[in-house]
Amino acid sequence: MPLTDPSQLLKESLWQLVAAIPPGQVASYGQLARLAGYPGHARYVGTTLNRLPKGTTLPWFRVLRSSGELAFPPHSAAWKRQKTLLEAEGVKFKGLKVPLKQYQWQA
DNA sequence: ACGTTGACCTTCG
DNA sequence: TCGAAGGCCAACG
Repeated sequence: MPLTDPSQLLKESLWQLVAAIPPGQVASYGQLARLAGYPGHARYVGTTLNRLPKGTTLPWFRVLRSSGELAFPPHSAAWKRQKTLLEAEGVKFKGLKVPLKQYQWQA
């Protein structure tokens, strides 16, 4: 099989970063893009996470928007799933948002 | 091949 | 404080 093609490499470094987010803390898409060395590519972080394998163990739910809101439409199934997982780790919500001051991950 | 889509961000009024 | 506008780019049809 072919050795690592570049886009595969980027995905993997992204996975490493997401896996490094400590429980009870959150990071934003743009933040991860920056840390991966690709500033301005926040959108690609989202599409990459969207294509994660179904049974993944990756803590994708610790990733949200820079505003503190979840990236899904409020009250959708996926939205509720993510909110539940976060609250299980002690992350509290302020209405629809998470107070980033309190929970944002500092690399 | 080419236009559209999408789990987004930042800047500017 | 809030919305519009521009930027980003791999994956899909």
